[in-house]
Amino acid sequence: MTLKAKGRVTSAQVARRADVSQSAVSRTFTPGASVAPHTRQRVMDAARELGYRPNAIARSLISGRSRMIGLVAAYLDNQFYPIVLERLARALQSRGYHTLLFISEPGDQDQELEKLLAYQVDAVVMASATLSSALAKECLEADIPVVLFNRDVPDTPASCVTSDNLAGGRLVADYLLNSGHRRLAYIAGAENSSTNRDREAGFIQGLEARGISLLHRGVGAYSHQSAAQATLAMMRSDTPPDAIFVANDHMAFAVLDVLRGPLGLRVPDDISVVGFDDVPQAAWGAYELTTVAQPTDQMIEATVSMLFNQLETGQAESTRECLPVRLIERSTARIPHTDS
Amino acid sequence: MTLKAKGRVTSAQVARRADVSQSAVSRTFTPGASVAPHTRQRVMDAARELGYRPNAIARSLISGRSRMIGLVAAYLDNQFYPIVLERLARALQSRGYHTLLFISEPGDQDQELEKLLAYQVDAVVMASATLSSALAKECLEADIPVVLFNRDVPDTPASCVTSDNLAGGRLVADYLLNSGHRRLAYIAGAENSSTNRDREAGFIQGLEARGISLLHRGVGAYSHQSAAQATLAMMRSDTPPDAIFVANDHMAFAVLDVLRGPLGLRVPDDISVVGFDDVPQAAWGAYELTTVAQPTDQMIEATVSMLFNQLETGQAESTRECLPVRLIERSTARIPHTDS
DNA sequence: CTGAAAGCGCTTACAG
DNA sequence: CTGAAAGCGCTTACAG
Repeated sequence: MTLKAKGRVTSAQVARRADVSQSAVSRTFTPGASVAPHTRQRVMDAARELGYRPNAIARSLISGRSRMIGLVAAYLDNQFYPIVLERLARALQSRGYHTLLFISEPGDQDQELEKLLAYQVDAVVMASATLSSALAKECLEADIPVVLFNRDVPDTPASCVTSDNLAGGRLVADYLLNSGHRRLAYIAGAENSSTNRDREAGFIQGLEARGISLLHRGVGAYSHQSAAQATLAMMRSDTPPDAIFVANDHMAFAVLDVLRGPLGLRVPDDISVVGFDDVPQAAWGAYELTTVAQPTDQMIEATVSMLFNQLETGQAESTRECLPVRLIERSTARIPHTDS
Repeated sequence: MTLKAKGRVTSAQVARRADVSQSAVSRTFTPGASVAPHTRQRVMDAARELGYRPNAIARSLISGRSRMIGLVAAYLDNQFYPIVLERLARALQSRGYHTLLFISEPGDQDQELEKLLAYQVDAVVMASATLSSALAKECLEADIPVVLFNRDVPDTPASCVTSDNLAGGRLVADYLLNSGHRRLAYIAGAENSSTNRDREAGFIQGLEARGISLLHRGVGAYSHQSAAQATLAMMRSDTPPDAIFVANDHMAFAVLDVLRGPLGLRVPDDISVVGFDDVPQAAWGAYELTTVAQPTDQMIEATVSMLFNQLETGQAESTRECLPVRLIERSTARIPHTDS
């Protein structure tokens, strides 16, 4: 039987009904606080009867901890991010935290982020976006940990969790070179992203180490459509490449579609394609994409433990973690002969 | 020049520095409140100097409105949802609201949802999940609007926004029948979901209206893997179907992969496949999936306007909206001759 | 173990 | 237009 109080029911109302003090009610709902079993029982009964739910907002105000983590995301059309979002939110939930989501727009990053911070989030995770170093500094001074997920900004005061994009790029260069490709192309992601910067740098380094230089460079800006156009453009040039390294899987799918469809090429017989991320779709039959796998779960784990470590120590000092990647051989790139 | 106060800076501190009352500071940050230009200027200056940011938590507590919307989601591996998530969150943001995200687990829906409600969200959107009608009732009594997105629970006290899944199912039946198919199969989504229920019912109705009955029924439970297995099973039966209606695109991709890969069939020459949702990937070259398009943007608009309408009137009465769907002809289903 | 009291950082009547 | 004051619903020392 539930007595319906109009509007929110408060701890004071529960206290009255249970004939105890408001403090006793509060303690009953505070794990670890000392309440006599008998008192606790009375409170629980009264709470159930009234449909009481502690007000987390009030708790946050007094305790100074909201148990909310601000999560800034974007690019949700790239399957990599929804999966990160889901797993990260789940990990946070299991520890009693909630995720305040913010979708970042290309421009006004900082300004909107300010609003998010107004909610007194205990920490911030930036996935696929960055914040000005001014804002980052502000957060750290307020002891709000900030971790950049899958971004590595050289001189940011924030923490970073990335995979080894540089090594990944090199891996691809070696792989493609080992299977005899010499006319190599790169389709870049967003020019200002650290992922693109590092993947490209690694690829170029790997090429140069073998005395090869890049034949083509297109810009896909992490967009499906732009990647398709860039592919078309380079394939129609006088010197089409015989292998393309694409900055992420999401664009690689577009590249494959263009190659096999309008261009009527066979992959990998006519041309090899390698992506980056290893999103679930990469393993699907229609693509079977050879790609560099990011250790998504490890990255999430690192993020979470970094976050809680800082939350617990109360010190928001920035650290950085760079996890290893590995190449997943599937069917879109020629397989090197093992001539050792 | 910013004077760094340790910890959070409050309106009282700003007031002191600007030599005005704390109320004046509050008014300066309250749109529409009356403050003399001169006062406002002094406050703004002091605020900037101290790095003041109004505490949204405190504001929520006193105003009784958190400007947070609880969003319950799941199935983020199905591209339909990340896109809904992104657009919905964006729409909310543009109106000054924030999204408190909750990833629902198969079991404990209600229990975890309680925690979300403790945050005093102003409204709740349930995408790909439902809540007990008890909890829904509780929300409505507390005047917290609840809208079920893409779910239609018959006797729920919550509002529903769906597309016309029933009509969609019928559309597919007619389309497939019109192109001469007679050996029809259905691959179901989650058995307890309203989307599956209605899509299937519509399909069966459409079939029966023409005197045809379903040949095969498999269950994919909205999972890529299960859909693949279900397809394999029915194709290996003594009476394989010549057309498959799949409850959503996400599973249809798996069906196509199995058909074309391991089974070596040509689509649509050997067999037709139709999906539901029209996620972006459906239009990609590797699939070119014939499917029923849900009016995603309209559904989001309906959700948002329903929400804000209820928020403004302060009345959380449940309404329901069912938007029209349309069949998108692409390349995975035989095209009917227009014999009129 | 328990209660009275202070206080978290705001908004909002209420006078002036 | 402005300030003093009450109060949102809690947590948390502080006594007892």
